[in-house]
Amino acid sequence: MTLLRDVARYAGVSTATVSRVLNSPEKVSAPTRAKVIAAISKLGYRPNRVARRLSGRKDAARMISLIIPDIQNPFYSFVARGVEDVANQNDCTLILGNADGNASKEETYLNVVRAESVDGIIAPPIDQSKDSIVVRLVQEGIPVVSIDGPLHHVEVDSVYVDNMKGSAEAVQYLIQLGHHRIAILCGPLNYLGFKERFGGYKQAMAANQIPLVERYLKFGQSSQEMGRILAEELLALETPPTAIFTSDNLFTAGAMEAMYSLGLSIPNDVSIIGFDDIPVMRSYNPPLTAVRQSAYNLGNTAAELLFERIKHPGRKSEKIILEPELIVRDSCGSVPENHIHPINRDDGEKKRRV
Amino acid sequence: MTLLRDVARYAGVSTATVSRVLNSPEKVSAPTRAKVIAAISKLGYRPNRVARRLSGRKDAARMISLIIPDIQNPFYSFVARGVEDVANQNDCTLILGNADGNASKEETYLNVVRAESVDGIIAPPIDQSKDSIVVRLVQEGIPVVSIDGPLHHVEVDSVYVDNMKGSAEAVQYLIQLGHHRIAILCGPLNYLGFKERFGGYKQAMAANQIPLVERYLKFGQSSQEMGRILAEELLALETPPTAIFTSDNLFTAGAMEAMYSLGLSIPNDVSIIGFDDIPVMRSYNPPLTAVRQSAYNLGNTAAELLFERIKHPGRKSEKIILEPELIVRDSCGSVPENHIHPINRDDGEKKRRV
DNA sequence: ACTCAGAATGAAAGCGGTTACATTTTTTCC
DNA sequence: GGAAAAAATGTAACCGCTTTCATTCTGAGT
Repeated sequence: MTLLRDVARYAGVSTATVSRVLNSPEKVSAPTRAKVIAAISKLGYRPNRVARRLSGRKDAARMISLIIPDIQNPFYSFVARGVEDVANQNDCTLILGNADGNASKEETYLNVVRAESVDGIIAPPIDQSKDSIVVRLVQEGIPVVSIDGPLHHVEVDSVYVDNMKGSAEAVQYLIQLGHHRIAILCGPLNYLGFKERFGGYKQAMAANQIPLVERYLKFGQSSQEMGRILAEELLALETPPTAIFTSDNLFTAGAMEAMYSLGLSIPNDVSIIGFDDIPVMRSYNPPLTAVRQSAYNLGNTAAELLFERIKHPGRKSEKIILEPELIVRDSCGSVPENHIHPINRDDGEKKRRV
Repeated sequence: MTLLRDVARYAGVSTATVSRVLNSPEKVSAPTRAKVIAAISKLGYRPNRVARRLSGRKDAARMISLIIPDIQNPFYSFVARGVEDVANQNDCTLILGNADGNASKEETYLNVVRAESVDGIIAPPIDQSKDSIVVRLVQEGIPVVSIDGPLHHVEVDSVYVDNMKGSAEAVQYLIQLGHHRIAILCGPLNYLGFKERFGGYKQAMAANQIPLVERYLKFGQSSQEMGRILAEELLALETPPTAIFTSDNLFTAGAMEAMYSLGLSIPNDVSIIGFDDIPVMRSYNPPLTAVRQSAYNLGNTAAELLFERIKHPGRKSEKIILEPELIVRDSCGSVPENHIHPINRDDGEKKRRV
């Protein structure tokens, strides 16, 4: 490894000068600058980032961190890519942490990245309390942008999707198709995003004077497996729903699984609409109608906001709300007249996948 | 931020002593150790990782890097999670880089992480040449584990799936069902994994004396979009294939899309088998038959191998080959007698998604 | 030609830890 | 009890770079 001092020796200048051509070239005379640059390329010198970060220089850390629930969830892998691309453009490395929606794991992560003295952090506000670690970080002056929801008690940049609106639109769409028995498969309400999506559902139902039916409201940890289980429960009801709204892509996948295994045809037997449109939903049969929240965009925007803040620590914090978009494909239909659910037909035949 | 010297002052010892209780507690007498530990927890001290890394201590960097083609590809997001979990257990942060299968971008990344003096690197060998940067890193003594294929010209730990075997099995399965007109949708052959999967295809065909038909061999950059396009081309042929083998999950998704939009029924009209089983394939209609390569496992194993090497730099390098597994679901059927492809039926009716 | 401001450069002190080496304390053992 | 070995602790150098401050070099102004 060639060091800065090697370059200095080779170019016949002091280390300070080399450092200057690296950081503020205008302070070095043209001839010496040229000499140094030549030496750098001749020796293939690359500054050690660790040393750089340690030695202060507030904007040279070139490292940001992204904390997400789970990279295996396609939604977050798209967010991650959006962040990474911007980071990359800024010659910045990305530290990734999976917090599993677990506040203590998130805390651990945030402590670690603080110990890494990263330039900034992008994280969802799992813990909304006044003394959450995120809040502390902001107070310490570390640039933070919150995704997937706003953070209270403190001024912070944030970018998130209008969950309420998106899910209200989805449910409204179902209602317009004639559905009343609309079920929701929803993630845990202590997670803000899900709470809002549930809120949108309630709002649309209320706006159409459709009373909420307890047994059509299913909650559980977000996973494909759980989606399948909850959907199966729903579809096994005496009077099953005629449409299901799934609150994220994993639940959607699980519900699709359940429907196939019960031999139900979409949208003839049941309609399904999902929150969180991901590319693979075009491959479902039928292709899925879903509310799109551009995950890549979310990550991208968050990262840009973060770099803005890193460059201008004093700037006023900003909240960017991304509009969700209803992507209509083929998974929702009208309610059949005198709708009788096939799995409750007289012959009682139930198809099951073996 | 409390510093090590604050702790030292508070405990009434030197900084060296504090550092020792952190790094080699057995070298400190029990009473002082207790004092120091008390001070640490009292002051909430957390060592600065950057300083630690800079000051040498070869095993204290606690940072590894994962370079993958694209985190948006579910396969890699599972790999990433597998790596991250192990990293996390080792109190280690993970730097993520998306190289997009682009050798120069990969090189950039590798240079960056070297400049970060990470403990180790997990990366696929994009550039198989003798003087690729990966090879140089290994020669410099940086722990590297290669995933997704072996690296030549140098001794290095690696873990990868037996692509050849997996795809041969898949194709063999189709052949046993009676298929002869078997097409392959394959990623670029300069990428080792795809080359091997194509190899497996050829092997199975040859083993059954089925000649290769040029027009059933489709290649392209791996993406869902490309998968759809290539599958549409395939299915528009005069004599279309009766089965398609897709070489990764994106192609599989694209092919499913194409089949739906062409109004084809699976497996009655075409059979499809994929390489790369991911959870969402259970949600396809019909659920997909595919070769599973446990991506999470791959990441997990690679990370464990990496930490082994970090702890024992001298150990002999290891190659772990993961066995793929054929997961049979409902997307493959036998060839219809006198098979006529529906989109070439006399009535010429072609369903198209609008 | 002579000052003096301003530009260019260098010397050296950090950044926050680790560790080789020196020093002090304790233990061991005759 | 005292010398020697071992254990505990402290001092200070170092990791590789940045930056303040001092110093030297330029060139403008008179």
